[in-house]
Amino acid sequence: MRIETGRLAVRNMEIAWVFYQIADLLEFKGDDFFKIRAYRKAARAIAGLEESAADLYNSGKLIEVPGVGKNIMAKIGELLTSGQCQLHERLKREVPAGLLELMSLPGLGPKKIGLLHERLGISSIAELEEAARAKKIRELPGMGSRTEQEIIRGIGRLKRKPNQLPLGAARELAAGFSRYLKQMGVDRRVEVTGAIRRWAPMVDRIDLLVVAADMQDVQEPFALHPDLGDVVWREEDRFQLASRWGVPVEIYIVPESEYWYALLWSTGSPAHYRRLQVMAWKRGWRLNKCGLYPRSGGDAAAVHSEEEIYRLLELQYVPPELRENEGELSAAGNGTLPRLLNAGDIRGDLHVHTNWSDGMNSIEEMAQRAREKGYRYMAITDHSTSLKVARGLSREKLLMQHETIRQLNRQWEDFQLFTGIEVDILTDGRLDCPDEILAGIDVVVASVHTGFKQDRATITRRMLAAIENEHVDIIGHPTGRLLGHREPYAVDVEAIIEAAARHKKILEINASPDRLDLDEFYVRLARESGVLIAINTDAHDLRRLEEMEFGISVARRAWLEPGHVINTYEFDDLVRVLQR
DNA sequence: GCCGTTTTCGGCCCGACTGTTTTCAGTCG
Repeated sequence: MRIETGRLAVRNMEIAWVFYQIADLLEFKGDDFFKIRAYRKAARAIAGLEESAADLYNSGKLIEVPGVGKNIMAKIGELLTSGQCQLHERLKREVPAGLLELMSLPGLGPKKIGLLHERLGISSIAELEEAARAKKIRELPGMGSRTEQEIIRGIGRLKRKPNQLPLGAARELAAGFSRYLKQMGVDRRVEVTGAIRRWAPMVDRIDLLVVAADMQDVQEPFALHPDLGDVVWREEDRFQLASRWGVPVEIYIVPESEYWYALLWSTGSPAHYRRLQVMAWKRGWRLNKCGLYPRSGGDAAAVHSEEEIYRLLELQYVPPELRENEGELSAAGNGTLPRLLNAGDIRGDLHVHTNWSDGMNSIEEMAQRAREKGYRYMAITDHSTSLKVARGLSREKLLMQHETIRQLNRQWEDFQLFTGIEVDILTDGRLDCPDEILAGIDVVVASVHTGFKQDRATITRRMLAAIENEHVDIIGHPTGRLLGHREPYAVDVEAIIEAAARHKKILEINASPDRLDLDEFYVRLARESGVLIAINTDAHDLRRLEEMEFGISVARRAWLEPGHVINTYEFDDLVRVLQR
């Protein structure tokens, strides 16, 4: 059967989401480990596809995707035709709603939640909290007062966490809304603005600016969007809608003549904008979201870009990423804003995975894509032995891989692969690869993947030991945070930065929008301390090589110039830095 | 569930940590 791929087509992300949920539900039911893993693998594969799953299904190529077999293929077919999958629906019926939600609490897995449900009838977070506070949980086998305390603490953290979305998800949704508006016939200028336009790592609202004469033209199509709910409030020129993602969507409607002023205003940040208003006042203007007016009276200045507004105010143009009132307006007044790096400056990626460990694509495919992106070099850094979950490479396989890379390098004149490794910093601070092997590797990224709960002193000591190893080049995702999912491990980042400066080590900005690690604050500290940065995607498939832009945004928000970032360097200069 | 230069069945998955315990089950990455 041919699947129509129109406006209502099921998107790859939705298929992936269903498979992740099937995996969770099966896990909950204690189903076969390998089956569960197969669903997770399929979910990752679908999420990582560059083409629409529906198109691949139609052309019969879906079955060629690794991880997709006959069964998964049939379920994708079901989803594409009916929007549902029987197995998924059945599992949802069998597992009481609310139990999966409990899985988000640390320390609670299927077994314990099952026990809580069976013995205490708990099927929601509220019921769990009540039971914990009534000291009922400690009465169950295998659970004690510490479990109880941990549950109460976990629920507390969950409640304190405001509704926020990681930047990557927010950008995807916002882009979807823009496309949707255009598909719905709103053939107008639509701009994603607010915190997303400033590339803030977490956003609590999706802001869209639409040029339209009449608010009705815009509000009606949005009311039909499947992800959007009720109008939270509306004013003359804007309205806010609830979304199923927990963060509201706010839409501003402006006439064409006010577009640039509205864009400046809605981009914010509020603190930047207020400061800008004060500066405008001092220079004889009155600035608001409708225009820039001479204080002496008269019409708003007609402008055709944001740049023009800043120019009228005798300021350098301030890119959205810098508009956080962190001194950018003084710098813009003095003409001393940094020459921020941009995508065109990036010459390579120094941390990527392949199907030799837990990546989805071959070395050749990753290299080919890097070349298509115009990169000059890339380091293949698969996991080291001990990280079994990621199929870490044995010594022998690692050496084989490096031989393969050397062979591949012979075919290119304009591109070079570096041999590499993402070596685990073990719980005692040793590296998961002997020095004599590390010595022969071009790019050594050292990262923490275990012992996240160790205390601050221990983790810091581990990482310092890695920094002191002469063969280590880059410290990968230095704080281990997963935005919205996992807090950074307790590490003294200042001490890491100081040590990196002393030992001339590179710190990574991990560009994965799930991580953005180091964050911009520490990147600034690193820059102040003279520590060089590498912006790496840590890509596990071709698609995620495109996430470089998120890392670049962190660097820009931290005021970095190309000279601060080693993967903007020419090949020879980079080699010199790696060898120092 | 998927997969196959070990090919249609049998392998794929592992160690550390934690909180509860006297010998380990459950969770996590």
